[in-house]
Amino acid sequence: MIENPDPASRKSGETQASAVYARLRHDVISTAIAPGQKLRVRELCERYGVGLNPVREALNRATNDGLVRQSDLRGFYAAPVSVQDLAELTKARCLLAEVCLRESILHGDAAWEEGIVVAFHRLSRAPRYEPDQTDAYAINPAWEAAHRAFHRSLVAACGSSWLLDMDGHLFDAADRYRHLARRSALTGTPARPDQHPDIMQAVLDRDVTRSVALLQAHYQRTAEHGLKVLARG
Amino acid sequence: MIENPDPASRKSGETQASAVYARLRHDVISTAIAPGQKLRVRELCERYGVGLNPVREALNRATNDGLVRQSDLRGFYAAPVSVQDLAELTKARCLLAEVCLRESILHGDAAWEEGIVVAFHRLSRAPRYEPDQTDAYAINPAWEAAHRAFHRSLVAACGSSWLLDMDGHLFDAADRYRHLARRSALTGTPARPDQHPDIMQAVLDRDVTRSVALLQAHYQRTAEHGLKVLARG
DNA sequence: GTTGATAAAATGATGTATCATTTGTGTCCA
DNA sequence: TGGACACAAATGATACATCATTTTATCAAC
Repeated sequence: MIENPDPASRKSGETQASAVYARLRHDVISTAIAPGQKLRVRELCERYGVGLNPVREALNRATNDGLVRQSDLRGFYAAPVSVQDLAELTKARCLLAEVCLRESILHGDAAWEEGIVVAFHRLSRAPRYEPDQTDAYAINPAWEAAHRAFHRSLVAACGSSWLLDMDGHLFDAADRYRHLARRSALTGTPARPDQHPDIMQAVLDRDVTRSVALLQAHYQRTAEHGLKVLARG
Repeated sequence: MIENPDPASRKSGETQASAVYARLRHDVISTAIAPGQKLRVRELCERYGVGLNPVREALNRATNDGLVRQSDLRGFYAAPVSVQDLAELTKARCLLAEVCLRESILHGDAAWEEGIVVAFHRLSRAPRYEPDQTDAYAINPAWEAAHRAFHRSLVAACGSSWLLDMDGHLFDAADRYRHLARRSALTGTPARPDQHPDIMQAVLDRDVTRSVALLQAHYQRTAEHGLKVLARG
């Protein structure tokens, strides 16, 4: 499975290790690198077109945000997925949403509201998928980014960057399950109604109970989608 | 400030990078390495008695759990502290405690209860400080570990290892503030009553409201202690 | 065929050398 | 005095070589 051919294109001021880290994160989250897959350092060197050290640094960084696991003297591998893990992840997201959203609604000011509106607008504008020659339903990075930004905007006023960071990590982990499900079920899944508008409305109405309920339902739906795939895999 | 003289003593099966990572974490949390301090790779090499690569790996790992920050091409430094950060950290801890403790009490079984009792017993047995020639109030690693274990035992049954991991990270960050305060106020602080017994009792009574209130008060007290030091520093 | 020992290959971990960038220092000139 | 520039030193980042450990292949014995 050799992908990502282009070697070491990075912005100036950015280090190779950082560039590889970003690409590695993306590849793991998008499941271009399969869960549980062994990550041989020398393979990744070829893949990303850099030397041993940058790859190693990137792997070490990725270890601590749960996307990559490491075993001393036995190297690295992409974090495995499981029904159990998905359940625990969803639980964490739902419980965290409960407090983050509540606090955010409680303390959010006008700027916060406007941030949500703007984020939602961008999300609406971005095409869900990107037209592509090889794959009719290629991931659209712009939509992915907008999606992440929208969810973050909801809890942005919770008053703790620690909570925001944690929420971000959970989002990434969940996103991986979403991509996994998407990969296994390209066809046959009827397009489901977009839950984001309702969520936004409830939040802007400052209805804590309803907001939390809708957001948790949103998380649950993603989880169930992933569960189906894991169950038959 | 040269400390930690002994070079590279590590368990077999453990890699040098892992050993350095553990010691680095400890040094940052215990504030043996001051917040905001520049972390020159070559200095750390001497300090820990290992080569460049293991130190670099350790630094990269430490980056992602918030103890060490990194700026491309400008190296690493210990995470800074601030009143703002302490406030946000405390808020995160209190809110997370709210859900974790509630869930833990809701789903905890007999084994969970026993785990708490055992952890508390060990905490009670461990001397708060270690008698030492140089420093009358040297940190006792056994107490520190028991303290961490006790707090973890409370929320152990929350049903999500993601939540437990996050809680652990927050604990470490808060622990650093505690050590910081302790360092600046060795004398003159009257010994305050230990809040742990009450917390345990409330949890074992399965009194969610009281448990959460007590635990949050516990966090607040630690925070206030830290605030005083930050205010005059 | 299975098991267990052995050897060969692959891979991870680390030390050393080198390159690139930043940071510090001093000089010149307004 | 103070700022801009040039240069030197320090430091971070990376490549490469080498060592240690694990994994895989091989083969003999049962």
